[in-house]
Amino acid sequence: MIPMSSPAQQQQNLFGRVLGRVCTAIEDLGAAGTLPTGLDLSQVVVEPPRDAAHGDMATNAAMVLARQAGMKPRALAEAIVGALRGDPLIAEIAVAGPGFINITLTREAWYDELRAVLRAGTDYGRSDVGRGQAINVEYVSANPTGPMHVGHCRGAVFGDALANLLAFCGYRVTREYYINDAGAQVDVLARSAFLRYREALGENVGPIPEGMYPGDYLIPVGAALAAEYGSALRDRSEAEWLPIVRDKAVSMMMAAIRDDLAALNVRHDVFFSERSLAVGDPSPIAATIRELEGRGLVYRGRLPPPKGQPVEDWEDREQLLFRSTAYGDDIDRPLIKSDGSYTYFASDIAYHASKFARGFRQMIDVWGADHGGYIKRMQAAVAAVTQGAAELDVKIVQLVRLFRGGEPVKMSKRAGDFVTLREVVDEVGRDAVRFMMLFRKNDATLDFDLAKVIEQSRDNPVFYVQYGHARGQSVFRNAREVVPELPTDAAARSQFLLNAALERLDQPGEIDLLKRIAQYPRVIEGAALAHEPHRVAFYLYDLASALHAHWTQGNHLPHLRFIILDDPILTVARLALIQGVVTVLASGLKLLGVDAPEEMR
RNA sequence: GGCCCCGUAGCUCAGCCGGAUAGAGCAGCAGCCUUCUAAGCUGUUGGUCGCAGGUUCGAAUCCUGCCGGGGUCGCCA
Repeated sequence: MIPMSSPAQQQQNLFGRVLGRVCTAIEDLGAAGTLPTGLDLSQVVVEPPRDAAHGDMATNAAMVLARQAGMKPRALAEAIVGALRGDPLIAEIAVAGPGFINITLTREAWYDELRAVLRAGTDYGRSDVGRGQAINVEYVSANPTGPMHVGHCRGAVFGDALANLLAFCGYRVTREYYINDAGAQVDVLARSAFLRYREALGENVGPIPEGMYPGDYLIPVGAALAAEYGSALRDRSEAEWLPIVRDKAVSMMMAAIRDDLAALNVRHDVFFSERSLAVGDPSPIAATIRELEGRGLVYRGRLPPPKGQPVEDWEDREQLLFRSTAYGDDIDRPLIKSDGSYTYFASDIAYHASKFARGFRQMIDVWGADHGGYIKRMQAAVAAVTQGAAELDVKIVQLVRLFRGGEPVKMSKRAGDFVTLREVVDEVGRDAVRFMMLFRKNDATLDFDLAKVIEQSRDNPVFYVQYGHARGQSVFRNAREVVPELPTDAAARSQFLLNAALERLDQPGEIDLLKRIAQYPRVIEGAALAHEPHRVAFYLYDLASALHAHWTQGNHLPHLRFIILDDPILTVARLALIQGVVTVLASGLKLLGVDAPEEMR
């Protein structure tokens, strides 16, 4: 029902435009009787060939349509080529191999694309594939039992960049944080904070007992409670003080977490409380379970004992189960613990039901690798609770291993002694953390070296990409000697450069840069659809490499430099190219949440 | 034992929901560069895409089974 790509989008994207031409040609051949009409074109793609010698673009149209059309691939390819020959975008077109159609575009097509960049500015690459669909991205969701540690930051950065990317591609994105403020852990937090409270009242409580949170970060919570309640809480029963202390501790921890996230430039639109799902009559959890029960998806039954490591206090008992096996899970899953309270899973079903009720048909959860075993049941739950109307994609971010100069940074298991997110950001900076977290596929483990990411070398991709942007900016500063009227403001400058004599761009390095720039919209759209922001980071690294390579050519070949003292026309054309590179670098870095500096002295 | 992820050049990793002779960086080798911002550039060596089957015009990519590494396995979140 939803078309593969809209006409508007095809106009934005050079590859989409060529795909449009190919499809039109095939339809024309159908109308002329050469081919059957009504062919399914959904498998036809136009993409850059692996080998640049094959041209700028290649399409598989003849191969995927051969069977439908009842023709041999090469014969079909010849027919399509005949229909496309003479297209003003196309300089050369030929059949190759088993039936590929290789296309070389005219120079003018690439110049036009550069003009599109200059016109669009940092909107270049924006897409409407999302069509305004609401999508919920849930990320971080760290327990509010202490400050964020370094393990949290990969998910935080990944989720944030993915949300940026989706928004850039026309989705209506909600960034969400699920606060685990229910369950035993926050009760332990409350008891730990209560000790600090008594301490604040002058009591000697001795060492923090085993099983409590010993971290110093709870001292201010105790002090705040003492300031607010005096000694009033001390002599009350735990049942009375615990909710008060718990709420205070959670809210103070969440404030700290928000601060930590702000240091990383990560923000959320919605902070959703798990506890809120258990209040009311019926509570959202109870209502959700009842609804599933009515559909035969919740029942009382027994589970086989877990395999592998024997569970010591295992007892065979009848319990309330969700029939997740009906949706592809391996085993049905319990909803109520032995103490009568809901399992985390029960809350999570209600939580995702809430997302659906709030209008989200697409949901993305970003989880740490240790939650991988939870994916099937959650997807089963979403399928059940939305009757298959919503889709949940769970993105797993793998472990980050911290190094400093090649040596592992030791992290003691002893509670309270961990590397916090804030420490890392303070040491190497937000940009380095963010870029490196994205310079690897999310499901691969990542080695993060605190020494390397502040190095100023090609080994450090953060520096390399940012320096590419700064280098471009430096050309504009220096170019005023030759082009005094060059505007300083980026938008005005782009406008000015639209009149450049782009046909003067004819050096191989320049053409290469033009073509790389034109890839950007494709990369963005692919990354958004695949939920893979790392593709943007890799693309930016490649683009920056191409710029640096071309730049260095100018060292010994002065005619390749961007600024040519006695040729302002050529200089302006090259400035337009630089503007294209800089614009795309800035746009991509912004999506990743990394600064694009004007200079890096 | 069940399930999930990973396995691609000596090292670190890409490979775009099946495409052409599998790529990049580092390291190695051979040169170049003293500049529009110095922290670089060019060329080159190097791979049985873990193994074995299957699906088809075509597989690193999809399916099955093994091998190796990591994670996880009612009541924790």
